[in-house]
Amino acid sequence: MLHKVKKRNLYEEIASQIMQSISEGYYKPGQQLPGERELAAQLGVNRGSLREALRVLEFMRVVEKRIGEGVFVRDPARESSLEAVVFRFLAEDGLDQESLQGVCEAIVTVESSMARLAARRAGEEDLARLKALVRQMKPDNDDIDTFTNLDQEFHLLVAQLGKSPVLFSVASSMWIIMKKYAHALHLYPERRKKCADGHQLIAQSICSGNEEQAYKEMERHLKGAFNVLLT
Amino acid sequence: MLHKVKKRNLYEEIASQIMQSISEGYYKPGQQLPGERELAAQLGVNRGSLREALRVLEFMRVVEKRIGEGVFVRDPARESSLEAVVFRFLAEDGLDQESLQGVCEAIVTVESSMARLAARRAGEEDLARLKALVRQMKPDNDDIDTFTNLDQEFHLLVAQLGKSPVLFSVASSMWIIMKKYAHALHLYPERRKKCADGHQLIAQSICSGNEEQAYKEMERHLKGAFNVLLT
DNA sequence: GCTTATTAGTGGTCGAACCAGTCAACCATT
DNA sequence: AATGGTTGACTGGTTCGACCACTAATAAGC
Repeated sequence: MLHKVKKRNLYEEIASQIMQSISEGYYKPGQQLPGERELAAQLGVNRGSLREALRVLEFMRVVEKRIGEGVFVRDPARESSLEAVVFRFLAEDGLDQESLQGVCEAIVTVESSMARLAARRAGEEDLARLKALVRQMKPDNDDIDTFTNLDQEFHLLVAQLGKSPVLFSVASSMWIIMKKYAHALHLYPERRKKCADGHQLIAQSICSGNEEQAYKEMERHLKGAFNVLLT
Repeated sequence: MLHKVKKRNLYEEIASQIMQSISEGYYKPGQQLPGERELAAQLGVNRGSLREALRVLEFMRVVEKRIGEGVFVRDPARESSLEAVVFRFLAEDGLDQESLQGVCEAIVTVESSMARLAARRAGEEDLARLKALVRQMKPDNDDIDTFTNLDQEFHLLVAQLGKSPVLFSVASSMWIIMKKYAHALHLYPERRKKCADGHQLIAQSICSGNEEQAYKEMERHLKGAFNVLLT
């Protein structure tokens, strides 16, 4: 199984370094960063590349630019955006246990809510797609990667059927991260079986329009799965 | 009450325009945008400024850059990030009714979940802060802006007490948007009274550690408030 | 002492050049 | 005809150097 070669952009490297410097405490909240010219020199890159990095960091609310004054560090705990977590994950090629736990918790919360919404809002066509996807899962025959992909597809579909674009975007971001860890969840056949059974129950709840049951089943399903990951 | 003059950066204007062109259907998902040089010329801006805009749009997953190929539009419904909604709001100085409804729904979902988590996890010190904040609200005396600020502070504090940084960042982004509309929620004294009462009940539930009650109270409180907004 | 210029530093913008990856057209070999 | 290599014209990526606009601290003038 070959993976696409990933090429790190310069701006990504820069943003990642600055972010890391902040989380290491080298730059503290409220503190001013060196000027763009000097910072670029320190990093050995051009100012334009640095500016792209700072622009994205500003967008993540990790940093605040004040024209005529400088660039200042914001409080990461209170201000930084959801995408900052995703970025940190993608840049550092993984997350620490604590952050991962936070992501899992978020998924449980959002995905369960989406299952409930899906039970309320999914139409006939939606339900047909859901059923088809559930039937497609073959816990005994599928290899791990195929199974993992179908698993993720299922959850994204449920999130989609909730028909709440804002919450869907949150779920979507979270699954981007989980993709990395999902493989480990399905190593053993009995886990795959359990997973497929869970999907079955969730799909049934959604199809029957039982909102609270859909919520509970999804919550149980995900908590069970993530327990494996967080030990 | 004076508001800060906001100066739009060039990159913001560019990103906003491109985003709008996409949502208007001028550029469709999968389609390739003009090259950076030409696009910059069309917009009458420097390539560097355009690149900052494109970088942020890429980060929002609104657009995909493929080196050596070009810039391509992604499917906004399926891919764009939560921050894209926030950006659209900030750039266009408001949201359409449908998007606003989505934001309200997301807040109800996340904030209710956070209230439940807060009931589970808040410590003594946290509860003291919560109580103090509730006591500070004077629905009869406060002017609208003061009351609105305290309202927002209360909800952000609840979100914080849930002690889930990932979900907090979501709530935080949503409240950035709601700040614009919150004023309208508190125009009438009876609404302010009702709002303050709601906070009282929520705080009590959290303090007593009653998770489900905290969830339900928060849900009821927010749904009631947003109903006013969505008619 | 207060106000007003000055000034140095900041981010914001610009323009031009070159590097590096991609693709399509073409050509030579097989 | 099919393959594989070469070329050239695109694409985004990066660099350099200059100037503008804004801000805050300082010096000059009253």
